[in-house]
Amino acid sequence: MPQIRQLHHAITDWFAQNGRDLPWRHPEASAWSVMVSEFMLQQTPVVRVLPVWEEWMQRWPTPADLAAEPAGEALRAWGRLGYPRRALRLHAAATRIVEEHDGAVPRTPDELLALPGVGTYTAAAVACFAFNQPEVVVDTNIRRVHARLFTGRALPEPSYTAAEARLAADLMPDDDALACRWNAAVMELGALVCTARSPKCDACPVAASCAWIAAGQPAPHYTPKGQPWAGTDRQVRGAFMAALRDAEAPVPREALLRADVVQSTGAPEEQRLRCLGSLLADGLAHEGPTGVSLPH
DNA sequence: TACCCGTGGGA
DNA sequence: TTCCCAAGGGT
Repeated sequence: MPQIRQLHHAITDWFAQNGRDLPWRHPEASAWSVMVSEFMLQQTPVVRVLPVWEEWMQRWPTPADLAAEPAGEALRAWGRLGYPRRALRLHAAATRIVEEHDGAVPRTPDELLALPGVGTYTAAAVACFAFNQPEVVVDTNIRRVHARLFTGRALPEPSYTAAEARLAADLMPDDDALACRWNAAVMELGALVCTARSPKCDACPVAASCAWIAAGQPAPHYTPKGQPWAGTDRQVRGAFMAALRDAEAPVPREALLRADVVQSTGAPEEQRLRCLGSLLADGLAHEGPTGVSLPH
């Protein structure tokens, strides 16, 4: 294995040449805009996030701007990014930032962690990418790069281990100025080159020291499937949310249960009732005297 | 810990 | 077509 410093240089140099020009990476990007991007990027590809992020930044350039509107507006503007509870939590986080931090995104990981929708990854990412603090950032891309480069496996295990956290911490550059660039660079390498499927090892700056390549690129071992998609509550809930986003006024319950997008799932009445109930319980929908709508 | 939570695109 | 996967978080 080469010296760690050689890896730092090889990967950050590659990043300087090949990193994408994403708007939330610009020097003038606000901490809030970075935080919004991190919420949107949770389990969602960059290309789908870009147009929605641009719209949000235009409409809600500060936490106070978002907090001043009903949560339903955040849900509607979330569009089809998926996992709409992220929009609900982002709105709640904005409200908390206004109430408890004078409208400014907090800069310590502990304060960030206390916000709804912010977990270990997002807290470290905002501290690092918005405030240039040398936090250890570990996402799915970084885990995969580490697995291949050092462990020789095609993919990391489903659960994040203490050994992985220790490795990520050990790999952090001592130089604080380099630390955040290192995090971003490894993440970008995983996103563009060291991808889950069809990795572009020919374009990899550290292929020569990759344990996975040295081992002959053994295939990943897939764990048995989770639940199928068709017929799941997630599909039915998504259909309800699509109907509510498109509605300009509260939809009578009976009409919503028979909405075209909902019917198209083929879900039986019992499941439709259960899913609508869960959306109401989650605060993703609101039921008033004239029907169901996005929350106020 | 294991499971749940949306959506769309690529192989 | 089917299946995997994408800058995770909450319970």
